Amino acid sequence: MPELPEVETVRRGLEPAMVGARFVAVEQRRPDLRFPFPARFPARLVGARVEGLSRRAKYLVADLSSGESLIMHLGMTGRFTVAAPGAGGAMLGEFHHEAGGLPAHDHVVFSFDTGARITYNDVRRFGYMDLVPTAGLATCRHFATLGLEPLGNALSGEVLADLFARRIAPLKAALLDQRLIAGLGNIYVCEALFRARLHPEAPAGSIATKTGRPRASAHRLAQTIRAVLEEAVAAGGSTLRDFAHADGSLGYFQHAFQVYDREGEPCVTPGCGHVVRRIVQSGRSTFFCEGCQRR
DNA sequence: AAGAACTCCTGTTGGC
DNA sequence: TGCCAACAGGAGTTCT
Repeated sequence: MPELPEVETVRRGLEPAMVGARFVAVEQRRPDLRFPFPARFPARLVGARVEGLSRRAKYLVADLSSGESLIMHLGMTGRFTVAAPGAGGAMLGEFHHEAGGLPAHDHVVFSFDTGARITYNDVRRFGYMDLVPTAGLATCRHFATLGLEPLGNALSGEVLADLFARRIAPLKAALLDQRLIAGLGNIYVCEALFRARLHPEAPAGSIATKTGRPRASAHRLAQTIRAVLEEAVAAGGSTLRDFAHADGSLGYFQHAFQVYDREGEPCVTPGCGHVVRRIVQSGRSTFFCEGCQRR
């Protein structure tokens, strides 16, 4: 589900309910998600106050008064729902119940001293949570290998050309590699490549000269990555199947897709005349226009 | 050592 | 209608 814009949208939805609040109960309903929960997970949270909620790439990070930070990754289907103080039991949209009466795939419930409750639901369980010392965040195993933030000031044509120089992997794969740029996923890579008029199968190194100097395409790509992410954040992310904000509302950037999930539809470029194609690159769908996107 | 394939898990969809 | 393969917003691990 969530790429950078969706995670940022979730962060903004959780912030008012979490920051300043103290955990009074944590219900952990299974021993693991993608990975085991950290040892004594509920006990290490209860009593701690949330000092701040930030985002790094596709991760949410809650800094706690205990000196630890709660790292949360949503995987493909992770989803948070906030029940405001006094909202009682049932939350909007919880229609699927297991025999035991608990909503299906609700794996973690945070309760706060404010009365707010936050529920983590994850059908496929590719998400995970961990606790690490706040002082060691940058070098923890989740963050140590992450590349640069695409919305930070660091992303430029020069930096991108430098990162991609001499790489023969396709542009699509290089952009998905979180060790280079951290936060892009399948949707926004497809959209950024279309806007930059670059072929997804072109070697990543082709946006740089042999000496590593950026070509014009490197500047275009850096600019379109930033633009597509900023627009998607402003739109509250994209809702394809089940992404929803913490308050249950939906993103609407999917209406702005120019190629993603539009196989067979006419290219949006006036006079182009091609249709959007779907190919598979390293097991994942790529959508692009052969007329507009050149190697 | 880079790059691609395989893997985790459940649910939905589209073709026959 | 049923059945089954393909696919889904991610990324760590394992191969070549």
